[in-house]
Amino acid sequence: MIDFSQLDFYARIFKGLRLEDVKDVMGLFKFVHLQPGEVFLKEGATRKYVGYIRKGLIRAYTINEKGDDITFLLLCENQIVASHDIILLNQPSRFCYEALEPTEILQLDFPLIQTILQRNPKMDESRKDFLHQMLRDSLTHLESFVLFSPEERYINFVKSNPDIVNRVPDKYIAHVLGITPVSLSRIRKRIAQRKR
Amino acid sequence: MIDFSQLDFYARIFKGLRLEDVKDVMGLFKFVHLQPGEVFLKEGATRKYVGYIRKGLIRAYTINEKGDDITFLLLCENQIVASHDIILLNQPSRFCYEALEPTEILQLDFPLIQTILQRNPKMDESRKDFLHQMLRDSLTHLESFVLFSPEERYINFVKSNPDIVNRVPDKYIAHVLGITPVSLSRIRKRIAQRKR
DNA sequence: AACGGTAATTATCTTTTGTTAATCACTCCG
DNA sequence: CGGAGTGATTAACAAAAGATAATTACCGTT
Repeated sequence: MIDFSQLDFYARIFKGLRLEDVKDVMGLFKFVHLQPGEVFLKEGATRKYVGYIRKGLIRAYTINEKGDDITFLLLCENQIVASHDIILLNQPSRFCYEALEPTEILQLDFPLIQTILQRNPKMDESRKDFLHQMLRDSLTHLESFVLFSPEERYINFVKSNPDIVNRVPDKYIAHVLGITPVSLSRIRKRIAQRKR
Repeated sequence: MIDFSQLDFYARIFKGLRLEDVKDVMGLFKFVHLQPGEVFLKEGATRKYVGYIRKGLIRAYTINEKGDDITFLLLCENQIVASHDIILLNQPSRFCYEALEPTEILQLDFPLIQTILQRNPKMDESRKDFLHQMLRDSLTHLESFVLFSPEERYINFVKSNPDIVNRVPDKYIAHVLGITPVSLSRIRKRIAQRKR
């Protein structure tokens, strides 16, 4: 029995993938289902897994030397979840990637599909697109730290991610913006007062 | 007359490039020499140039609505200089990329070499490496904003970029760290006092 | 309805940063 | 030698953020 929604999904991710390659490709991927609180990658992990979030929301966090839980990234639908420690820095992940919602991830073993990607020009194109997307997100985020104040960052964040704002606790958003939850609460208050 | 140092340079950048392809490839690239103050890309530019810095140092900056000159990035040897606005966001560059030292850049027209890159698996590998490098730098920088205080960011920056610190004015470094030059000066003073 | 757990807000105080302007240090150039 | 220009430091004040703790709000469970 063919799962059309799944086929459709592959077609969208790997634009131009030929029908005869679908069988090979599907065997290399795995759908992972996570409940809130379950983790995709835990701290210290070294396996080169890369995931594409089909549904749900992932929080990347670390516990710093003071013992505080600091959220580094919030990732949701159509975004790539991967440990940059493992993939880009060749070291155990300092971050833990946990689901905040029921989450469905297309998981792939990075070194395993490496050759397949290169053999398949169209798929390598998709890989390039994902890298571009991640670099774009990362630079835009970085830009906000250099160009804007915490308050401006929050306003921009709400504007750019209206959905996420209503899906996760403010305390996680605060750390992503580089401030404390207490400070974010004050910022929200200031904005609200100014609106009247 | 063959310029061996140039060949060597190409070989290093495009690992695995076949000798018979060198001729084609070299025609697509151009060495650009910039004096301090000269710009690689100016604000408003739309041409999809990508550069590989062989020697020198580039500062990416923008003038914000208050009229302040804000440095976003400092790029030097073996790094890629490209406008993420133009390449990743398909919009005119909001940033200006100027040389702070006599700088030598290998410039390529991105759309033009696109097909060559894809046809040449090994070169596409280099492209992937560069994207990884940029993503790595970007995420590491981003991380420092989420995990560390301005003072810690400065200490880390000096540790990771001892060379750059002595090559550019502090005021540029301050903005890259997301603070004002005045604040950086105070941070430096605090650190110096603590050392005694 | 009472309880426990968690998130958000508020309060208080300390520390740091932003802002603006003045001063100091240094270099280049006439 | 002197002056212009630039970058770094310092000063003084206002504004914002961090830290800690108390309070409030909300939710699901019993």
